[in-house]
Amino acid sequence: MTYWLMKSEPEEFALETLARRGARGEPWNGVRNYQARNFMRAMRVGDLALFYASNCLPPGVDGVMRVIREAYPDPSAWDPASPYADSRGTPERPVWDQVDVAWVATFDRRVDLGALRADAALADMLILRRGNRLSVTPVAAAAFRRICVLGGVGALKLGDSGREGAR
DNA sequence: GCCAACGTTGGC
DNA sequence: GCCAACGTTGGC
Repeated sequence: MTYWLMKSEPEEFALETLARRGARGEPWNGVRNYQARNFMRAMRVGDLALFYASNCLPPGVDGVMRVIREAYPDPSAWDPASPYADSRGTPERPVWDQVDVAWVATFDRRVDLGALRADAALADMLILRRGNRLSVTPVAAAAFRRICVLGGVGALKLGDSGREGAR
């Protein structure tokens, strides 16, 4: 299993909204960066991802999601009404992908950027690199677990939260 | 709102 | 293929 971090502006889409979707989950659409897209293509059903709230005060990790459907074309790319419309992608030749994610856990409180930076065990996180702007990044297993602990969600609770993804 | 850092575009 | 200009991201 691989662990991930995915950014969202909570005014656009908050973890709370994902929680209300329940098992149906939600497509993670609008990714328009090749590197981020390629990370999404590497995601497998059952992978866990941190939900990172960006462009808000304070930015930070709100909880955990699970990948419930692997990468498939993102139709918002060829929807002229979508803010993510991008002429590079067409239904015949899709360029951009989305995955479906479902809510797993919401932290007791947001693990904010300051807390992430203050923790030596997290120093290698891509998100903490200067100038980092990637909206989808892999996260080391140890860092993932550490952030869950900081958020008050232990491994047990994660394991209990739903069908554990086969691997 | 500012601005540094980055990815993308497009002229050459 | 270089690289300057531009648009976007996202913390502050």
